[in-house]
Amino acid sequence: MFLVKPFLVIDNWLKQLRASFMTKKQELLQIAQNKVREGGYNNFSFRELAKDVGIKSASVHYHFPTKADLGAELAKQYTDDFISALGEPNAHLAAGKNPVSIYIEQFRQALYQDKKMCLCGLLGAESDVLPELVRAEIKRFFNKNLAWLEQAYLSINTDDALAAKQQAIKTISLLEGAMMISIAIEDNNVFENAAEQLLVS
Amino acid sequence: MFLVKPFLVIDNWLKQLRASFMTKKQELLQIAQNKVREGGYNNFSFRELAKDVGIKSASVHYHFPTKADLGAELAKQYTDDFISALGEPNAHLAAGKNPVSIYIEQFRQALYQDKKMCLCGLLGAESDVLPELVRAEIKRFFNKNLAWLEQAYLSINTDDALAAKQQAIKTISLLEGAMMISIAIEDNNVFENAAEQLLVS
DNA sequence: GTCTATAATTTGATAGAC
DNA sequence: GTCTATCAAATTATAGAC
Repeated sequence: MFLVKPFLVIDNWLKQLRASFMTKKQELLQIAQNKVREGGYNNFSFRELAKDVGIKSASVHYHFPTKADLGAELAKQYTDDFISALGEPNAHLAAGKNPVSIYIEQFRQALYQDKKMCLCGLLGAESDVLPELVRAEIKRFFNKNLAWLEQAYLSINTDDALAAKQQAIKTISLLEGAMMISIAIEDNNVFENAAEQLLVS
Repeated sequence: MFLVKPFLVIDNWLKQLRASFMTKKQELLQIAQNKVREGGYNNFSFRELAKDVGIKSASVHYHFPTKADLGAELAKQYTDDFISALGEPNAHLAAGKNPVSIYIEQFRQALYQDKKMCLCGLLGAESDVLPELVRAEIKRFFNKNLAWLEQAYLSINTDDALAAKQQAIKTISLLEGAMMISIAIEDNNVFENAAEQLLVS
């Protein structure tokens, strides 16, 4: 039996490992994140999530009253984690590292490790049809990112606040776009190529 | 009655005008395009489309056997129209115009006139969960666009084929990303700012 | 927190008449 | 080409028991 379905065994083992470190709510958010990053807001249902963590869909509503609530918490957590993982631009500079490289690396990991789109990138594109709660969190993601990059460029490049703002816009736009196209044509060279150009200019 | 519901009157007038110039199939594709560009592949149903053009959903299946068929034709038509509207890079150059400016203008119109995301940008981001037929068309969109831009940069800038390829990647990535973020944070200045930086470098 | 049961709606798709 | 009628499945959400 062990030799017949090894993948299932490993899968269950991973599932149990995850379960032992996360609350049910966190598990639900984790699974939802993967699904949304693959196919957008409509690419998950309460029933699917429930099945994946081993409960019933009615129980999911205990943790998240509506789908909009789940979506908003999803985007909020993604934003907080993303910004938190970036650290402080000045700290990187003090450690002799280019904060822009750090920023690029964050995107690279999302694309290579998770092999998925940026959650807020995908949701941002379909912003028009999302519940207001979710849309607000997406906006926060981009404003936070722009502020971080602006500070990064101010610290390394120039005292020109306008130029820093422009560089911030260029950097995040290029990375989100390149990520999207890399996924679309299944060629990560697009991302690498775009990233490279951010560091030479 | 005319004064009570003027919007409905205008709406019906527009609907009839459109109907007189388009086949039912074209009408369906047009409406589907708008819905997909707002919220992705799952943001339209056969019933919705049918209602909007005044037929029944069963009749939509006459024009498009499955949703995947409709999606594929949608992406194909979008790609063909987009590339066709671009014209030839060399022709623009011969007319004293920068082909890259022409390219940017195409994106600007999509964002300003339609106030919607690029169809293939949005679908590209959710590529992983799309039917194979649709995914193939999305790939074609980006490969066609990269080829156009590559030729454009070769004609104006350099004889270095590698450099032209890099510039092409940078341009389309930046425009798609900036478009997405402009929609997400509801501020077209992001797009304008990004576009500006494509022409100064 | 999780369950059963269920409501109300929507979805993609088909069969067959006109 | 378009219709009626219908299906099987999926969706978000709620009520109430344990």
